[in-house]
Amino acid sequence: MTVSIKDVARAAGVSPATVSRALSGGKVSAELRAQVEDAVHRTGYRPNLSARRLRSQESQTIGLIVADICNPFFTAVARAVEDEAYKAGLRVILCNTDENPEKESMYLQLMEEERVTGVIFAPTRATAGRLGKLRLNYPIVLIDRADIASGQDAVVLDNAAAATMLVEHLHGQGYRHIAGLFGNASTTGIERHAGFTAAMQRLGLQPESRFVAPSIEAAEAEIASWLSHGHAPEAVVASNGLLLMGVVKAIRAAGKRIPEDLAVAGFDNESWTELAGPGLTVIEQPVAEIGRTAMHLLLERLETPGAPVRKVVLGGRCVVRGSTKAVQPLLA
Amino acid sequence: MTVSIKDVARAAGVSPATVSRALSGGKVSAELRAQVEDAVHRTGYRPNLSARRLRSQESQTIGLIVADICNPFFTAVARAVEDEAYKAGLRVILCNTDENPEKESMYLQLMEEERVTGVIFAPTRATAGRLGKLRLNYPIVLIDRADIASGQDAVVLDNAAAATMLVEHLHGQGYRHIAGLFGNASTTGIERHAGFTAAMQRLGLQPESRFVAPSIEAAEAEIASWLSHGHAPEAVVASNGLLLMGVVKAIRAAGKRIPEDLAVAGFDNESWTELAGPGLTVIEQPVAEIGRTAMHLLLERLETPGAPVRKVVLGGRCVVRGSTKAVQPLLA
DNA sequence: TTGAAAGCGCTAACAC
DNA sequence: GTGTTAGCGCTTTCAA
Repeated sequence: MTVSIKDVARAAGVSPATVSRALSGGKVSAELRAQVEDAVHRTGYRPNLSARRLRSQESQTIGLIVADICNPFFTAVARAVEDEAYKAGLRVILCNTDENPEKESMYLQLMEEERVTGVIFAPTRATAGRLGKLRLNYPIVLIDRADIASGQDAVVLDNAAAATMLVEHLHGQGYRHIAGLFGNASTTGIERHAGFTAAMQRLGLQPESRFVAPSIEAAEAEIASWLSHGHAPEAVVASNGLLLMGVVKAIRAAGKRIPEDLAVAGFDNESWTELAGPGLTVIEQPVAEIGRTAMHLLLERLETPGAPVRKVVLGGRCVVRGSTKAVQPLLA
Repeated sequence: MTVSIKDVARAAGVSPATVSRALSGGKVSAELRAQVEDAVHRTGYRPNLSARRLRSQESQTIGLIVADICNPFFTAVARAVEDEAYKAGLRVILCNTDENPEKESMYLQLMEEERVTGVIFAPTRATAGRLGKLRLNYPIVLIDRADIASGQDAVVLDNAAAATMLVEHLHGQGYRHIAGLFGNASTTGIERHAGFTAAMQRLGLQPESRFVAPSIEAAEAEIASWLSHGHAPEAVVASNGLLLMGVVKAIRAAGKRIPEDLAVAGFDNESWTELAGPGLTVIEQPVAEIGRTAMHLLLERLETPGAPVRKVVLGGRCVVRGSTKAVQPLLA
């Protein structure tokens, strides 16, 4: 039924090895190469990647495991990873964990069975911790989230510094009662919380923080509760794009205004943040750079397995928009 | 280095065949099964999927080829497809074409090399047309876009009816000068344009249409041009979520207001459409249903290769929001 | 039930 | 340069 390399060899009047060599750019005379190409065309031959991978013992494939590719942050990172992988002749298997540790385990195991050459991974806190014990048969580069001393290469944002930028900006605009909303599943939330808290204290302000599930709904419910109980702060900082959207939805649903009733700042410069309300003040992450760097770290790790573990920390940029406008003119 | 089924067999004191049977749920005595499981654990054995696929001649894998998974429409569809595939014990390889026919060809060929059992595909117009001639070694189910008589199973939205709903709603709100903005790469754009035009004519209105590349930027540039030349219509219909976002961005950038200066309606009920301006009136597609149906069509096609080609047409729902509010009170 | 042996389609070692 | 041969890791006859 299916046409194999033997069929092509027969059609071209050469040996299977010659076909293999011709197709993989090995040393073959121009004459035979032409015959092979012709035979490939005539027979409609398609190499069987499973056979090739089995025989050559290399999958030419990497795994990319993220929480949710639809999160624009991961989208952009994934895009950069794929571009770099493609240049290096590697295929990418994409996996979405939905921040679910069981799915993470499953995919980590699946990647072993696929015999991937390496994995780029944005783990939950639960998994990041036990990654060292897992003895996977491939190297991992962590992105976005990285436990202290996880023993893995990693590329992350300077989360504490970014949170500090947001707090200082809000403070500069005259806001004093500032609350923070953080995701409870990732180390990112922890780090941003730490930066937020430290910056608030440094400014002599009382930090107020909530950890919620990393979903629009969870953030929306939390803010709705603040608003309906009448104990909302003057400003809120959301630690990622999902939470930020939940915040905005809750404010709209309550019929309140940004920033008059509640100022808003957050992470991730997603395209809709420009369109919502008066525009949202956000931290823009160097997403493409994160993806590129992760891929490079992985390639270098593959070349030099014994090299010391490396962690690359990148800085964010604060994009100021209307959602943090000073409500009352400040006194000089 | 890597541990194979032979190593497990040796460790368990049985033959490789018994290990294989034990792992795939074949007939094995409880005693040996326990020994095998123990040996698997001790050796850290992971089955090699390439070898399994090669030997069994079935990949247990389907391909899902879409324009861009980050487009929320495809995101939701993909999610439903993956859920159904998972239930059926199938893996999903996801491919993004960016509406680029060359990438489509490449992925179509790659799917052959991966020996997938089937493919779910949202093709560009260019590729949809020549799909019949391609003689791929797997069945295809088309989603979202489907050429007349492409000879493939398909599940699509009733695009003409949906466009008609939008036109009639705008007309009912008092708008008369209505322009349409359509994607130029897919049959979807064509069908929505046809529905739009027919509905406008039926109402005795002059349809005005523009076809642009399916990107935020293209839509933004087009609308910006209308606005700056001062010949903007009263209302605009955008034929998908990307174009819709471009429209909103352009209106904001020009400092105009929705719907007072330009009313807006479009396709795809993405989460940001609720947040932008006064909320955007959109057609909501039954995204999960589309994905589920596509997967079912594919599974049935695999069971019954000779069955007649089927096309499932699903209806959309019009979600009315502030972007199409009647500006002046209508006379009775 | 279990084991021995063959072979999926391919590439790489070795001979010529 | 080219062909012959062996074997990657697995499943699946076929015997026992």
